[in-house]
Amino acid sequence: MASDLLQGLNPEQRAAVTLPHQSALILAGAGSGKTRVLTTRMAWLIQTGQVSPQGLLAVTFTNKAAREMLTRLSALVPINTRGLWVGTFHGLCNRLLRAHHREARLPPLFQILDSGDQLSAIKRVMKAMNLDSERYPPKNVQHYINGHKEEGQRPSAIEPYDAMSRVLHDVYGAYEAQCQKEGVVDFAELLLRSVELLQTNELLREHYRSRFSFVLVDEFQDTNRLQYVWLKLLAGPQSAVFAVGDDDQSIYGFRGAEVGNMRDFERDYGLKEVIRLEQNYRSYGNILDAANALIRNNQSRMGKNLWTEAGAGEPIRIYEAYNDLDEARFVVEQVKSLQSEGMALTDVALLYRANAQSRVLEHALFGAGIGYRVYGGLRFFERMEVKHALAYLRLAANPDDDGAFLRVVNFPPRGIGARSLEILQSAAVASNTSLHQLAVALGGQTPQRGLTPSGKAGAGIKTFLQIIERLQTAADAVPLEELMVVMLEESGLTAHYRTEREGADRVENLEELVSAAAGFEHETELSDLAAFLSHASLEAGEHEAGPGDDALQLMTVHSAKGLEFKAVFVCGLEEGLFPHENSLNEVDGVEEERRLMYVALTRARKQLTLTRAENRMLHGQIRYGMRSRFIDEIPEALCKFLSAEPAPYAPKHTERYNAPRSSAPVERQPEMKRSESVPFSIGQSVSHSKFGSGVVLQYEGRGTDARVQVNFRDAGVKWMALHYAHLTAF
DNA sequence: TCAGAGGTAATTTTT
DNA sequence: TTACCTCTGA
Repeated sequence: MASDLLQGLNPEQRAAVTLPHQSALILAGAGSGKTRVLTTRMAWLIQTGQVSPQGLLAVTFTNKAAREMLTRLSALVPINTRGLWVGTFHGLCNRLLRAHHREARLPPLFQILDSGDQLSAIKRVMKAMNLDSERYPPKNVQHYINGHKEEGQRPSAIEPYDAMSRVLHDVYGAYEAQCQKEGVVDFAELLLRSVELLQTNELLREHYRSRFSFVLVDEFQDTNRLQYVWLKLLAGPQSAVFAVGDDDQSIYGFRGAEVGNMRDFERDYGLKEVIRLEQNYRSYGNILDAANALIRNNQSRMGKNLWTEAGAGEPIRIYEAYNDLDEARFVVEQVKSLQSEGMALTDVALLYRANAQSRVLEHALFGAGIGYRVYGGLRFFERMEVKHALAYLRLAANPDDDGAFLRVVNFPPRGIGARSLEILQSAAVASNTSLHQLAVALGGQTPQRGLTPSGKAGAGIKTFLQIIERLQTAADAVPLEELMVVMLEESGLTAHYRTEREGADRVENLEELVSAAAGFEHETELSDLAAFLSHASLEAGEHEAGPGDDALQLMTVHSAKGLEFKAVFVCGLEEGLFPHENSLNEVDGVEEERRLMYVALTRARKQLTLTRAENRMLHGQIRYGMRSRFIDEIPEALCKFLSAEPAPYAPKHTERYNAPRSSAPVERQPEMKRSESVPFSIGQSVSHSKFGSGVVLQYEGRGTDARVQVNFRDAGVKWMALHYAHLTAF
């Protein structure tokens, strides 16, 4: 019964799920049952016969979210989820381009470059153009290229305005040509190529538009310009777009996300109403009140207020540590006490702004024997040995992939030196062929160019070509799993790592690749190599797991988005760190940091603890930061300060800042230099008539030349001449 | 061809 | 401080 689906939904959720065939924006607050609404809506549409599964298109950002959607959907309605158009933007683009590779001017087995592959491809282009990578850092070039692709701009659409942009523009052009020649596409290209395909091919566009009568989008606030254009192309006038998002949780502006897409969507689709999901099923009241109060400080919002039927719960706990070591010590102590109360470590998370902060925390946890797991390391398909193995496979599928060719032509070593490769590369450029084509044409001889290349290199290349040939044959003849075994054997990768002193882990990962292939065949019922390679590029796998079982969760606030924990610690709440100092100079920077803080707070179900350190080791130097403004933005009535003695009468935060320290042992003393010419000490709180309050970081010079560096709460880090600046100590 | 030196930069990240 | 990259010398 379709009405069973609506059981237990609140009125807003129900309204969203049962909306008629019209476009709508659902503002879904943290913990408001967003995924439930999304999946129930799909099930509802199918069960009420408004759409067949084929007429649905649902897009997410991560594979994890897509998987979850499919699992939950198939639990609600008995349908075969295979073949459903539910996936990530990139995954769906890949599917589209595979189906129409000819129209998209791509080879049938085009390969997908991940960011690392893209960067090496860019380096290769720049080397061929003889560009100085000091003057033009490849990372910047990558940013330039991806930025323009996300704006939908090809090189032909860009007007260079100075020498620098001329160079960038030219590299972009050359990079595109190289990718096209090699039959590879990067992530942004998947989107852009799809958009162009749909723009130019009216027949195709109309086909999909009439097919997808219902389009659903998850995390709409994270879409970039190109993704929005893509959506508009696929969702025609006959389609209803159901966009779910939360502008207050937009934390990916730095990688191109446009919250503005939400307003544009309202306008472009002439939306009559916005449905707000504000009832929260995750946290206790105090936590929500804190989050609501914090986010009210942002100017640009669509507006939303979370509430709960649960009680107020515990107050927000705040600890002001003396330094980072003390902060870690405190956290460990608290985690232990939670543990003794019977809380499982998996239910506790330590969140921080920057990965570097994990080191001190890890050290303390290790010392205390508390198991933990850090998110954010290398993922399976990003490991070097796995990338090498994949390069062999890529060559079997598409031998013109020069990137893959160069990666493994001499790995394991076959005596092919840099010199031989340089000759080969320039000859390939001259004859406008791929390295593989050229090598085949030369029959294993290295081209003669001035110096005579050794016969060893020639023999090595011959061996290499034979390996590729055997893998090509195997790819057509044997199942995926067996192909892996053949590849590891033929390439000599396993043998190579076996001889290495520290190669045991790598051998293990290579063996894991065999099971990954087996699992892939089993789960997807796909046995073709191209599909597996796409999978490897589009889904790099889980983040590295630490010691398994019951482990404390350590991660950045960014990676915590979408997750929830019974107890959450947010560490490093200092000006300069959170909000990060770099954000102070960015447009919308502090507001995005505040949204990040909002995400952090709303991860907690029962207990929320905020910590800061008055000074911490950063870049090898002791840095002093003031208490984060975000702590001050939480109403004091909701807070309980654990560090200092609470003053008997309404204490000001500034007073508390200098309040007596906890008696915790202090392992590291800050330098407290004093000099007769500079009346300030490092770490001292000062105030400035224009910039407000801050902390002295360091000083130099004496007399009228004396300068001090101050970390201001609102203005960031500044150097100022003491002679002119009027600083007062307090 | 590889190991060690030296220089430099140092948010956040999915695909 | 540390991690990563490039360069150099054996």
